[in-house]
Amino acid sequence: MTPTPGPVGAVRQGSLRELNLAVVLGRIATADRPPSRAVLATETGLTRATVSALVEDLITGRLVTEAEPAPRSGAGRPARGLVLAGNGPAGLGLEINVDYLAVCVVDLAGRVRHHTVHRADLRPVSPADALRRLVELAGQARAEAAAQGLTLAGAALGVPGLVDDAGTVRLAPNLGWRDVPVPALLAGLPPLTERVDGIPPIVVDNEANLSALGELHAGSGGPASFLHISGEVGIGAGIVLDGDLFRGARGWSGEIGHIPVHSAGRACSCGGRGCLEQYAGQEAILAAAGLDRADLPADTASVRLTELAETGSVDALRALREAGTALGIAVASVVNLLDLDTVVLGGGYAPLTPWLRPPVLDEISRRVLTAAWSPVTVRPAALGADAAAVGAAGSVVRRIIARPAGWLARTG
Amino acid sequence: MTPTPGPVGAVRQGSLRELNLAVVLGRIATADRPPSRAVLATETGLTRATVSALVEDLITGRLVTEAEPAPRSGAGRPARGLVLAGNGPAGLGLEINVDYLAVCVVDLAGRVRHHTVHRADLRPVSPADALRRLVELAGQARAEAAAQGLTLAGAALGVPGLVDDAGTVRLAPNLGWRDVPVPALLAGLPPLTERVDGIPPIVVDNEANLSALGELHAGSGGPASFLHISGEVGIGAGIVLDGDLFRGARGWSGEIGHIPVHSAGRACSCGGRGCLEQYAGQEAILAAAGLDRADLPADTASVRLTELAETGSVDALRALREAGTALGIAVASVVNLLDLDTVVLGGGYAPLTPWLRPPVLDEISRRVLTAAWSPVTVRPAALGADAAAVGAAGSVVRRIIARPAGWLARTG
DNA sequence: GGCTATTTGTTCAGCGATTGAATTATTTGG
DNA sequence: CCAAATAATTCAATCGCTGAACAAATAGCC
Repeated sequence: MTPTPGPVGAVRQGSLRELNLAVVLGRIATADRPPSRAVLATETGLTRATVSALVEDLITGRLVTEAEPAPRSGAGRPARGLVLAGNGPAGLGLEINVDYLAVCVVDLAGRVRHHTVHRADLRPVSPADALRRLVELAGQARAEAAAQGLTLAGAALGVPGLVDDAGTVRLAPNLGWRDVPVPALLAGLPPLTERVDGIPPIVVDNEANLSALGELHAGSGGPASFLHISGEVGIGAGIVLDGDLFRGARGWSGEIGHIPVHSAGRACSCGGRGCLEQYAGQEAILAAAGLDRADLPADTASVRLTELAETGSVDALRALREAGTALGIAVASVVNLLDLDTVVLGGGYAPLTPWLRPPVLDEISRRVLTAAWSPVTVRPAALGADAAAVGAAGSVVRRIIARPAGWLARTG
Repeated sequence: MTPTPGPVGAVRQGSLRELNLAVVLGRIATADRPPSRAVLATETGLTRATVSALVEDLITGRLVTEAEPAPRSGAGRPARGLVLAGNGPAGLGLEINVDYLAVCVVDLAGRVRHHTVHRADLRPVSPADALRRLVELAGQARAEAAAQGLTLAGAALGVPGLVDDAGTVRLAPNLGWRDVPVPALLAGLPPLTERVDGIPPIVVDNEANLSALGELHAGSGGPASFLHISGEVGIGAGIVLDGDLFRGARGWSGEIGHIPVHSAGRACSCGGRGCLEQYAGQEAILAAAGLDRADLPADTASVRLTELAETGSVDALRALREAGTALGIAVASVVNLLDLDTVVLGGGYAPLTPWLRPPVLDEISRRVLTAAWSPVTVRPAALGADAAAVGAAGSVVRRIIARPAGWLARTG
């Protein structure tokens, strides 16, 4: 992970253009229908003249294109709709997880233009070797992107663990990684993307954070606030506030798996007692449902559980209800604290939503003081298992849209 | 409470000036020693010429004055230090609580220039009457401020309850208020402050939020992230992220009192079980220490408790340890979720910090995964019981400093 | 004491980006 | 076919920042 761009300090004469380019591009990105220059002018308060000039820059920089079929009504010269370009910069998304590598390419508009998943047990593989394999896949993705007219402008990598500001994976328990300096390891390998001013070549971030960003990207586009919970072996959460990921003082926010739900309950590997993970983690649910994780491949666990629940297995239903209750207690804490109106169940939880939702809502309505006035929505994630990779690629795209000047300034 | 200013949309030609005025004034406000124009120029990246022009505007607008005794070293023309003016705009802070009304005036530099506390049991008093008394006190404060050369530019009111965007107190249980439209009630009374562009005449907000802001103001000034916990009859928290109060989707964040700490524990008035308030609220601590709240005036409760703890009362020490443990469990949840590095104990908790801190730190180090790498500081609040009123006044000052153009544009 | 180096703050012509009005382009409706 | 309406562009004017030159004020040195 990397420090966020941060609020603008002083506004120099030149920054003015940069800011307005970002404002106009941002409007085009979040609009639900292709806006015309005139609409952009009234929305932003800028003059039509200014908007025209800005849009021209964006078009020549391959960030925006004109969409001819613009819906009309009434008299007057027809507007030319503006949409994000499908042949400009794109983001490269990478993911290393316990049992697969994933690579994807997402264009400015958020469309997934390329996607590869390489299944393999990564636990016995050294970090250097895992990254080598990933770079190989990335090379193919880059060629594929070029064939589609896209330029990879930056990359982001999701890992299931804690990452510090320098991109070092401090701890990824399920992967067996500790203090892995990813940027240094990648430095010796072929570059993943073009060099673009203002876009770091590689950003390493927590998988749960990136999944939340992926969900944000998949949503309607406007600013949103929600809690995205990834239920895997561990339980991680990404907190999106007003359309931005909240990372905390050191980037280690969202460790919802170790929120205490039964303060004097089961001992947890973290040293605490009664952590959520002990009641709603994948292992706990499977054990309660009478399944042995060793019996089935890791990625089929939630599929199997869904089958059992659908056929009405008493054990499975009870296990899910208990897990949902524990989850609800933790979520109630979060909602009390942050006053969020949406909770997204992602990762392995997504297909289990029909069974998890009722007990979660139950606990929320019981424990959240303001629930009566402001209902909380609990819904499954829009993206599937590849949310982290898509979110990683999307984070690159977000960066370009937030500061298009860097891309426009590139030579060529 | 009111919607936060929000990020600038488009940057018009004129906004450029506004932004740079804010940048320069902000630097002056947060500097630890009076900066010179030259220092400001290098810090902000603006030219000395530009900074001079901006500073001139700020000085003629009575926001900044030159501090003659500027500390020097080396050769060269001596710099003239710039400090926030003590005779310009000021904020009016108001507080209505269960057993007192408070009014204070805070100037740009954060100094408290006037302070009145009016003790009275407010529970039997109607909201309209309470506000009438408050306006009377505010009138005196306004005269006092004028005598000191200050102009009241806006007011904020803290109440112990939930406030919606329109300033209506939806629920203040300990005050017995429900759906009280404060702005409408004040509309019939004499105005509290001058009318300044961009500053709402009255902002109503939760007491815990404002206390957190007060703490932020009392701190070193730089951006900070912390959790401020007000331990009163109820337990409220204010979350400060990067120097800004986090309010949540509807402004109802920080309801830490109803975080479940013992999921199947004591029933709470909110309908849940095992809420923090049941273990670390004022009533719970007093009861556990063998004190009856009815026996002593509300505001002396924590004083009495401190005495008992200092004399080594076994019951009191046990009560505080238990409360601290419960508090620690809740705080651990918050830190796991938000990765904050500082927890401030405010309100009634502040004097009890010596006894509460050990169990709180204990639970944090046990339950927070990242605690080993990133220690969490637990400290008492810098401000006392008047934190909310001071924070309220400070919130007005913050607003002026964040957007000085509004004040500068006023006629006169 | 006088000179130089050094740093601060101001003045002023120049420039870049936005502005606002006028102009051109393109369609609907009568 | 013409008038009304809306969209987009052109262009001189304007506003605020820039950069360099200049004036001001002090310390150190001979």
